[in-house]
Amino acid sequence: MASMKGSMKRTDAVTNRARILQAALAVFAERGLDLEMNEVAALAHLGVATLYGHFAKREDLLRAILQSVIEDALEQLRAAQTSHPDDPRAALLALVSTGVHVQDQYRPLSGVLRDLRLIELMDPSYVSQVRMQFLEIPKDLLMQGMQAGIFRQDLDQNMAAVIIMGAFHSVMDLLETSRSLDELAERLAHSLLIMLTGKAEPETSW
Amino acid sequence: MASMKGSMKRTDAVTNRARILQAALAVFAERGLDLEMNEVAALAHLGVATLYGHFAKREDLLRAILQSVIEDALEQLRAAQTSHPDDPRAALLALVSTGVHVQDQYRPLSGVLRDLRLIELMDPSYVSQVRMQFLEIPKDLLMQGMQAGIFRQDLDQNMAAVIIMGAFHSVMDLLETSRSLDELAERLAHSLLIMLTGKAEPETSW
Amino acid sequence: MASMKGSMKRTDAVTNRARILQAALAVFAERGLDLEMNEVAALAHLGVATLYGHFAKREDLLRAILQSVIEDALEQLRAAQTSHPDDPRAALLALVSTGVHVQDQYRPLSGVLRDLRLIELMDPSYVSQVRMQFLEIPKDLLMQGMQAGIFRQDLDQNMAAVIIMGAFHSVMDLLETSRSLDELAERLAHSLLIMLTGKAEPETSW
Amino acid sequence: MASMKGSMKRTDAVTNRARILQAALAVFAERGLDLEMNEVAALAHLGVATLYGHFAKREDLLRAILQSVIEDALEQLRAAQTSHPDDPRAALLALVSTGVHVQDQYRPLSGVLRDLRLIELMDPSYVSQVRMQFLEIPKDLLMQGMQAGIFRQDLDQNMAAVIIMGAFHSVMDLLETSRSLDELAERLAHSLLIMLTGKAEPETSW
DNA sequence: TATGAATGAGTGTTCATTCAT
DNA sequence: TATGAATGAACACTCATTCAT
Repeated sequence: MASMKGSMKRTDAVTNRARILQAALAVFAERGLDLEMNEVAALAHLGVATLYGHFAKREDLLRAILQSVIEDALEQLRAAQTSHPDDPRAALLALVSTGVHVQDQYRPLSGVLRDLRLIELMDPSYVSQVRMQFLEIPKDLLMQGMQAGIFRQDLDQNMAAVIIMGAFHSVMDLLETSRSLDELAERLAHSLLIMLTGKAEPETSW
Repeated sequence: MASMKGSMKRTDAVTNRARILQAALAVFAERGLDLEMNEVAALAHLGVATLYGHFAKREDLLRAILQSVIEDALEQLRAAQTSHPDDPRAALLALVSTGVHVQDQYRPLSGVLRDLRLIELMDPSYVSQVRMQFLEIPKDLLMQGMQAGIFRQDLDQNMAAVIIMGAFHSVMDLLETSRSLDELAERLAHSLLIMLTGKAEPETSW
Repeated sequence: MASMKGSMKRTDAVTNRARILQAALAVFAERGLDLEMNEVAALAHLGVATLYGHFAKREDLLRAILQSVIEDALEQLRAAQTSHPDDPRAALLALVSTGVHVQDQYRPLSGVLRDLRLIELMDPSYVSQVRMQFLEIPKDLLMQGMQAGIFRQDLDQNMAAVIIMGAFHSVMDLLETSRSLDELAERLAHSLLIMLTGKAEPETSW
Repeated sequence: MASMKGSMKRTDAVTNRARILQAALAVFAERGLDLEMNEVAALAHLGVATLYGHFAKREDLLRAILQSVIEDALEQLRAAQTSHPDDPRAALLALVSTGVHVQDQYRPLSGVLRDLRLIELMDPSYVSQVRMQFLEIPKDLLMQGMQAGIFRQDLDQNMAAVIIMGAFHSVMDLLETSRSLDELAERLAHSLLIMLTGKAEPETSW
């Protein structure tokens, strides 16, 4: 065991911090806020104390993970939303696809963002700000689509945004009924499109 | 100390089981699967060992709570959905209102239903069956509405159901922007109605 | 191991609390403030968690021990000091003997009372109050002896008290040179008597 | 970071050893035997590993500190005691003043010299030898004073020495009642003088 | 049956010590 | 040689579970 580790020792501290975060992310993806330091350390092939060299308290690591997850999720979603500035339909498709993948990647995230323990970790105002940032993404999309005359004009953007984001969460329940995440996303996007445009969409093949 | 409690002791085991479940439910509503036996016992004004008289393992209590929560949630939602058999619009309004209240009442539920620990507690097939049962409710509503010609005909019922259920979860993010849960529900119902019917709805006062 | 303990299990909580304190006292007598919970538990033949049932934090146990030690020490010394109300010489002898035995019994005490960690445990005002209570004992003795005309009249009672108490601490260095604690005490008492009375004392046999 | 320190690096190992000891002394003055290597290193503006270059084990550093403290204390006390070879009164005053200052400077010392952990660090014979060396100092003073006919003739030198040394330790309890360490020392010296000479001393101004 | 004290396995955290640079 | 990141053994503390009453 010592020899196994010996070969990859004394990697740069920066590298190790990344390793820790990467491992922590993997554990978080399974355990959420119940993540254990031991498990992270083991997964990172590092001693426990090494974790504490980078994150003084378990809570600090949790905070770091959460920020990382949140930032990554926001970025992915924003990128998708802005990927087709002139085509709201395509943008929605991209957003939904990304939303579903983010949901799959960070399964506990949507629950954690509503967990009471979160406000013991993060500033409450930060939490609600984050929630709003998530909502802003579909809202921006809606705004563009409505201005472009593609989405119906009588949408309550806040509610529509909530409906879109909520769908990412719940649609995972149908994963078993689809061949893949991507097919699921496509079906969801299609349905959302119908509901947002108010018109029938060109048929696809399911 | 025994005398103090004596008055309310020797109540039927049935009563105590109910007391335990009631207390456990309250704790579950705050802590979710992280509920502690001590806390439940304290809230039930019972000794810890008494809990173990009724539930041999913590997991058994968790299972019982989950079943209770799930059954209650399903019943509430079903009751709402069937409350207006001839008026899909009213039924949707009732469903959304109930959905939002259930979400508020059992906050951790939607996260828990996607928690990996759940399959260590319950039969995996039971879990996916439960998810389907939840989805059946809006699906039934959709079916009725579509047959009645009120909802648009081109809806993918599964997807629309997922969209509705997901909205219950996400809409809580907007609680701060509403005066009350009920107003929130109304706004959400209105938006869903627009999207499901494909037509503008008669204006309400916001 | 289970059977060994089984016979003496379920002793009353009161008994166990006493057992814990007794064990903790023994450990304190060796390790002072560095006492370890494991060691106390082992010595008390109890599980660690049992300790925490009686003392929520290690610091609480430390506080309890300190109070117990201090009270006991004060009581022993006071009892000695008041044991011969009409004979200051005999009272001094008793006080010195007791002082030396207390010193031996609670070796770390005199160091602990000057340890900076103490003020993280106890109210600083309590600590200085305790110090004064210790000094009051020889001071009372001095007062009586001076009023009785047996001790010299030009003593600074505070300083003389400090000198007496300090001697208890330092005289342990001479333990190797004496046959017993009692002989040591006698020799010390004799010397103090000479110095406090200003006269030669009737010879004893060394 | 290396460049910042670079200016004062590559100083002789001798210099660094001194830096470490100086820092360790400061930490010892606050924490006694509980001193932490990290804290010493930080105070010395050196890396931890550098400490281990000079002291292979924490215990070695502790030993070095103890020796240093003990030597320094002994030297200071001896210097005071021999400062007035022809005037035992003045010598006592000097000794007391120094004793009190040493006590203040190395607060944990008197406790440490009676700590059981000490014999895990030092040769037990060394420890008792040290204790005797401390006692020799007031003993020498007493001998001179008795030979000079200034101190009373019926003193047990060992006991008187113990009384003097013990007073240094205990008198710190009265620090709050004095304006300064020096005033405290003067008052103590006065009292000791009275008791050792058997006569009243010329009044001083308190 | 009901109880709460007792328990040990486990979890977070610290610290002396090592090691690659 | 000097360094600070890395480490595991050790320690405080928690919690599901048991047991004597």
